[in-house]
Amino acid sequence: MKRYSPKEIEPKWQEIWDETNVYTSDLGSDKTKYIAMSMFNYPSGNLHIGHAMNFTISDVKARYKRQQGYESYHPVGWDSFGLPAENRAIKVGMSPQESMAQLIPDYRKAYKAMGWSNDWSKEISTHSPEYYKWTQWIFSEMFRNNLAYQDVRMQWWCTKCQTVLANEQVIDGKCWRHDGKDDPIVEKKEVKQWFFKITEYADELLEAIDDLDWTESVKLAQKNWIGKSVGAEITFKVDDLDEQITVFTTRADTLFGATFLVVAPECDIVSKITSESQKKFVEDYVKSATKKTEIERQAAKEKTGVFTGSYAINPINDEKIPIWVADYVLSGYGTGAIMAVPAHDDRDNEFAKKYDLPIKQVVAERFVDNTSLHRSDKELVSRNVVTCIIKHPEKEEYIIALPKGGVNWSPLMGGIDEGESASETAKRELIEETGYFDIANIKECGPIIASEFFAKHKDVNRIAYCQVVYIELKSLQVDEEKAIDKDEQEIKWVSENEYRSHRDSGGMNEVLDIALGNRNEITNEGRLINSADFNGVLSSDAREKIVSKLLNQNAAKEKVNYKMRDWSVSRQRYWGAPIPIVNCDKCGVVLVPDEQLPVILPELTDFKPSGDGRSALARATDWLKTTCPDCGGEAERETDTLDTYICSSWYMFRYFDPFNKDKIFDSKIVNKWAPIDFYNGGDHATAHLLYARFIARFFTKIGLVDNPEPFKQMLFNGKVVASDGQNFSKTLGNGPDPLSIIDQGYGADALRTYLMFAAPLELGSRWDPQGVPGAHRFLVRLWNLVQEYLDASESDPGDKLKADLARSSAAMIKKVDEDLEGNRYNTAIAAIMAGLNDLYKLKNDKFVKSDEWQRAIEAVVSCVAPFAPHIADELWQQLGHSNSIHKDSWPKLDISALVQTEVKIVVQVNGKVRSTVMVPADSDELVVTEAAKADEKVSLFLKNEQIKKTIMVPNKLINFVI
RNA sequence: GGGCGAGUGGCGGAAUUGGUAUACGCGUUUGACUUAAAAUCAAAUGGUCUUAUCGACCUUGCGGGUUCAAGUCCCGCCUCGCCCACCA
Repeated sequence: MKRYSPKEIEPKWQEIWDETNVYTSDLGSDKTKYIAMSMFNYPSGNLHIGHAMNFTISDVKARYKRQQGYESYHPVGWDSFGLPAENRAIKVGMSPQESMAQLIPDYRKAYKAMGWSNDWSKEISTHSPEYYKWTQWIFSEMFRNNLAYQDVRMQWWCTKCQTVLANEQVIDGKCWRHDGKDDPIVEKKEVKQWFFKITEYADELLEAIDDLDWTESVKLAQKNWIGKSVGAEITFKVDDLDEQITVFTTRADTLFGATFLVVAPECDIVSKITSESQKKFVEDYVKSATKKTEIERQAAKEKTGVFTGSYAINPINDEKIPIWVADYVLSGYGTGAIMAVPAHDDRDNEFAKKYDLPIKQVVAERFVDNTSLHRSDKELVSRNVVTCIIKHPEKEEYIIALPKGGVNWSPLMGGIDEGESASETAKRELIEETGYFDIANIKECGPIIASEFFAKHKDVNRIAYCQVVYIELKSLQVDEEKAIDKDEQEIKWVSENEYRSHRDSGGMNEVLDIALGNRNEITNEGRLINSADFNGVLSSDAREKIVSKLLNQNAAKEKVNYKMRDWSVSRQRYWGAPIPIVNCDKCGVVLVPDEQLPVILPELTDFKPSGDGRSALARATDWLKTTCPDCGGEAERETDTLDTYICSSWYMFRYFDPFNKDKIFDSKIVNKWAPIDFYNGGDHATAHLLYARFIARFFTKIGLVDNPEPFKQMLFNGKVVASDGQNFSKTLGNGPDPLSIIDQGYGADALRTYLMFAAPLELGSRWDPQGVPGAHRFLVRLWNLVQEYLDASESDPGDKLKADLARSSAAMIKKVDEDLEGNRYNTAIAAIMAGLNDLYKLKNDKFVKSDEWQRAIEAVVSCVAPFAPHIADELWQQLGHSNSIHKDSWPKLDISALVQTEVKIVVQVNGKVRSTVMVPADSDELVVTEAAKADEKVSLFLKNEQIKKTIMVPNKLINFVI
C-alpha cells in the first residue's frame, strides 16, 4: 500500500497544473464567471503565515467555484511600488528594480508551493511601465475632471521615511512603517502637494455602504471614516469689532445655552480679536499650542485655553459671551471655531468647569409617564415645579406622599409661584404639607427634567419642568399651624429600594438619582427651556426652527460636514509612478499629454529621499529638465510620485485586460467580469477599500465601467497570531515559515487545511504547533481509506449500506455547500471529516468495490479538493479519472437520500430529556405518544401521573408536562 | 470617552426559526501492532455523587425573568477583545 507523501505528490501536481493550464481562465468564456481574489501582495521579504492565510481563503473560494463549473478566475499580481519595497531595497543595498527582480520570482515559487490556483498568464506588477502608464493616466483624468488639485497643507511627515504620510498611514502617532518602540512620532510639515477630491464623492460613498455584502466592521469603519454630520453654521458678530466668527454645530437647538465661543489656536482671526491686555497670554498660548504635535495635544488629558479679551454676540438673543482660544478645538474640522454649550456637551462642560464659565441648561430630558399618556384632544399646559427629595434626619429614608383618594405614590411636588426661587417653593411646600421645618441642608440639584403626563384632576396634558430640590431634615419637629395642607396627603418614609419599587414613571426614579447625584448632568435630547420663544419645543425640531429663524438675518445656514479629507496623493519618494506634470515658468502647471505617457521612472543609483522634502528625482537632472508641452520652452518635471494606494485602487480592473497597450482596459470585458465576486484581506478597512471604491465610482462617471462598486463581497479576515496572543513579527522572528512547514513533510495541503480549519475566518486564530500535524493526520486517513478501497474486490454492498452511504454523502455535501457559500470554512472541513469518519464506520471489516462506494469516496475527495488540492487530484487519478478534479467535479447533492422513513424522537418529561424513540417519519402525536409511553425509562418518569399537557415538534421532540 | 462584538470542556471551536449543549479537531488516558519508539488502528474523555454497574443530579461569565422548553429571547451586573478617539 502506497504511503501518503506530500513531498512527492505536491511538486508533481504543481508541475502538471502548470503544463496543462488548468487555472488559466478564458475571459471570453460563455460559462458563468466567478472571480475570487485576495488583496495583492507588496513584495518586501518572504511569504509569511499571514499571506498563507489570506491567499488560501480566496483560493478555496476560486477552486470551489471552478469545481462547480464556473469560469473561475484567481488572478495574481504584485503591489510592487511603494515604501515597503523601497525601504527593503535600501536595507539590502539594491535598487528597487533589482530588488523586485529578485523578490518576485521567489514569491512565484512560494505561491506555487502553496498550491494556489493563480492564473499566471495574466500576472501584473504595478511597477512595470505598462501598468503605471495607466496609473498616471488616472491622475491625468482626475486632473481633466477637476478632481486633482495642488495645495499647500500641513502634512504628517515621517522623519525616517523623509516623506509625507496620509492620515491613515499614521498609526498611534507613528508612521505605519515605523511604529516600533524606538521610532519617532510623526511631525507636521508644510508641503505643497497634490490631492484627489474624494470629498466630492463622500455622500455617494457613504450611501452605498449599506447595500454592500461586506464584513460589517469594515462597513462601520468606512462610515466612521467618512464621518458625515448634518448641522448648521452659525455666525456670531464680534462685539465692538468689525469681525465675525462662524461656528459649525450639529446642535443649533442648544444655541441659547452657548455661554462662550472657542477658536482653534491656528485660526487667523485669533490675532485680530485679541485685546491689548490679553495679547501676551494669547500669543504665548498659540505659540505653545501650535508647537505641540497633534499627538501631544490629543494625549493631553486636561483641556487648556485662554480668554481673548473679546466678546461675541449670540445672534439668537444678542447676549454677549466671551471668546476663548483653546486647542481642544480642531482647526481642520468645520470652521475651526465652536460655540460652547457646557450644559450639553462633555468637552465644553469640562472646559467651563475648569475656567469657571457659566453653564446654562437649555434642554430638559423628557420622561413620559406611560400610565397616563398625553391625550391628543386635550390642551398642553406646562408648568415649572419643584420635586422635593426629603431625607430623614437619622435614617436613610425619603418621603413619598399619597394624595387622599389618589392611587400613585410620588415625592412631594409643588408649582413654583411667580418671583419665587425653587428652594423657597420647596420650603413652603414642605411646611404646608408635612409641617416639617427644621432643615439641616437644602440644595437645588440639576438638571431640570421634563415630566410629561395627563393630569386627570385638571383634565389637561401637563409638562412639568421639574427642578429637583434635596432637603435634609435636622429633626422631625412639626409646625402644626403652618401645616395647612397636611391632611390632604398621607406621608410615608421609605428606603431607597422601596421608593424605586413604588413608582417608576414620569421620571420619578430619575428625580431620586438627580437628588442623590447619581446622574450625569449633561442632557442631550429633550424639550427646550430657557430658550425664549422656543421653550417647550422638542430639541430635534428646534434645530431646524432656530436655523430658519436666523436664516433671514444671514446668521445661520444648514451645513453638512465630513471628517474625511481629500486624498493626498503626492509622495516625496522615488519608488512610485512619477506624477505626469510639467512645471513651466511661463505656462505654470501643465499636464503631460497622454501620448507621452508613461513618464518613465529613471533608474537611479542613489534613490534615497533628498531630505529637503523632495524625492530623489530632484537630483536626476537629465530626467528633470524637459520641454513644456504647451510652449516648448524649458520646464521641469514634477518630482513627486503617486501614492501607492492609487496603484492598488484600480488593479482589479487591469486583471481583466492586463496587456492592453491602447486603453486602460477594455470596458466590454470589465463589464462582463466586474464586480469582483469575492475579495478578502486582513487589513486596509478604510484606506485601500475606500480609495478603490472611489476610483471605481470615478470610472463609472467617465464611462469606463458600469458598476460603481468594485467588490461585491468583501471578507475581512482575522490574523494568525502567536500562541501567546502576540503578533508575529519579523523582528521577534517568531513567525512559522510556511515553506519550511511544507518542506518538513507535512505539505501545503495540511497547512492550508489547518489554517482554514482553526477558527472562523473573520475571527483569526492563535498558531497551534499541533494544528498542522492534526490536519496532516486527517489527510493520511483519507489517503489510506482510498488505498484500502482500491485494493478491495468487487461485490454488492447491500441495500442498507447503499442507503447509508448515500445519506452520509448527501449530508456532507449539503453542509459543505452551505458553509462554503457562507464562508464558514471551519465547519465545512468539520463536515468533511465527519463524512470521512462515516465511511470508516460503514466499511465494517473491509471495503467492497462498488459504484456506491466509489461515489461516496469521490464525494469526500471532491469536497476536500478546494482545501487540499494536491492530494485530491492524486486520489482522483487513482480512482480512475483522467481529467483534473479541479474542473467541473463538484458532487451532486441527492436530497432524496436525506429523506428518512424512521426518525428519532426526543422524549422529554417536564422539559428534561428522558429517552429517545424511533417512529415512522411524520407520525402524528398519538403515535408518538404511544411509542414514548411504551419506553421503559419514560414510563418510569411518568409513573401514574396525569399528563397535563403534551407538546410535540414533528419529527423531532415530544414533551410531557405532568 | 464613544461605537461594535464576545464570554461554552484542559485547548481551538460546533449548535437553522428557542427543541438531545459540548459537532469536528487538538491534547490526555487505555488497548492492539512493535524488541522499542514513531506512525497507524481501536476505545474512552464536561463535572459531582454513586454499590463506580444501573443511574441520579449539576453544567454555556454572574444574578433575575419569560416559556412546556433558554447557550439562543428580555432585564440588571461582571470580565475581556476590537475599532474609532477632543470631528462640536
